[in-house]
Amino acid sequence: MLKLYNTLTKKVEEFIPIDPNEVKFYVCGPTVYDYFHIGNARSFIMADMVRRYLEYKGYKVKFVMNLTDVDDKIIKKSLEEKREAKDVSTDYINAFFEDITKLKIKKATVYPKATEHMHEMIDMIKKLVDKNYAYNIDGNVFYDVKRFSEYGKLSGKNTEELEVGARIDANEEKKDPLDFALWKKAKEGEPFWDSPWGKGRPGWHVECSAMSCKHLGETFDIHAGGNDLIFPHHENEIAQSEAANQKPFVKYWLHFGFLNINEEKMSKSLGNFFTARDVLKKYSAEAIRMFFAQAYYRGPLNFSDDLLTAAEKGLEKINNLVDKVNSEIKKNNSGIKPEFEFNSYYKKFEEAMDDDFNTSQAVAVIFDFVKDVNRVVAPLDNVDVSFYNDVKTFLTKTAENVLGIVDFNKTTTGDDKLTNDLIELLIRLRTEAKQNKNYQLSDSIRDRLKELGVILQDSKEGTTYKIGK
RNA sequence: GGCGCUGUACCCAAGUGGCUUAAGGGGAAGGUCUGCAAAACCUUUAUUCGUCGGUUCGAAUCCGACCGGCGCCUCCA
Repeated sequence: MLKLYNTLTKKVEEFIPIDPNEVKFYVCGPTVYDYFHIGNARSFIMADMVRRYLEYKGYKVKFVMNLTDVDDKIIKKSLEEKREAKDVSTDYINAFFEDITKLKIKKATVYPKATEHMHEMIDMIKKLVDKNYAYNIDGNVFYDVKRFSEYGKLSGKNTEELEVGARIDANEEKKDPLDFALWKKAKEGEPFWDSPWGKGRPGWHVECSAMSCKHLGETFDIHAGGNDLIFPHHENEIAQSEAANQKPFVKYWLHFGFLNINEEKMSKSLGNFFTARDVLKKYSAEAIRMFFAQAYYRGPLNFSDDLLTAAEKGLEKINNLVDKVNSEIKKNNSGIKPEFEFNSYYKKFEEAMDDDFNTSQAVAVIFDFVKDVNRVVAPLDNVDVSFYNDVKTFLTKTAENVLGIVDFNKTTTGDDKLTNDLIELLIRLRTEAKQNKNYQLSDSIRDRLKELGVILQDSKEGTTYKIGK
């Protein structure tokens, strides 16, 4: 039984999809005005793990992630760079797909773009205006927060206290400082679309309401995003969708904790961020995912090189077994098949993930599994290939398909045959040198190869190699 | 000021009333293997869970007070 923490009720609840045949899952995607940073990546990756686990459980998942391609920041960048907003967003959409592919994030079912849903957004705003939830002032349309009595139910804020709060910017045009823009009148030189209220563009919040409604329906199962979206973004989405459709908007709200640097939130505005693509230059997708998986998705997490390196080192332990399994399967030996309770590891893995996606616990189960496999195999000379097939199946289903921290197809040997053969030749020469007790030569071969990134590993069965980064 | 999260070993981090004499990873120490080394593998590493009280047969886990860290309340994953 899968349980998850619902921000709306502030409780851990049993997950029961509205339609038992298909889970409808929406995640707030990027505003494409820049590369996304490793903190954004945390949300994308954790949402990906949730989605993959739902699939592991046998659910069909319709996974929707929006691309915000009309926005103040995009316009600003396009003015700075003196080119079309469209070109800016197209470039960063392409970059976004490059990065998530490298991070081994599964593709969404749909990536709706704001610019391709003008009609739906205008329709929704019309509905809100008709129902008196919105008002038009000289081409700017605002949502009338006072009209929606449940405003604040997600974030636990009440409207009176919000108004007391000093930091709300009082827009001279709005009836109430809490009201937010549904349609913004176009200024000179800005991209615009025609609407019943004149030329302009939609506000950010209405985008997610309109697009999720189109692709997932008026009520759907899971809506996820970073903690900072709870207010006002998700609160506003609820206000819009529920007022327009007169139906509950989302059943389960999932929010991800921040990635911090020196105990401080990583963010574009603070300037203390690393882009995902820069981090990927130094660490593998598996290491990055491992780092995130080792912490609970809702809590804060500190980012540093040391912590990434620690995750990477831990991963090596699992990868050593992956390499061994791959080579044993290639050898296809028959022999003893050791007793091993695979089922108990599946069960423990599922218990961990069922408990509000306790990936940290799930990773611990993987480590225990690896340790126990090594222990069982250590004293045996001849292990049957069927055992390694079972090991591979377990790791594929859990570590590879759900967590994405392992890749059985990643080769640690040379990509092409010539490289392979040349290294094998050097290994043979070194072995001969060793047999002749010419250790000076054998060590020199080992050291020179290491300088080239080829690491030799001696063992009872002979010397193997792997190509480091 | 309001709302929410959080304080567990040298570091990261699960656990939230008895199944735990507190998972897992990194680091450190010892061992097996080795010509040496590396890698690999094995073993060890918190009588204690921010502090002080309370509830209970029993608490890291519940309650209260206090101390500290963070986030949201403005665009932000």
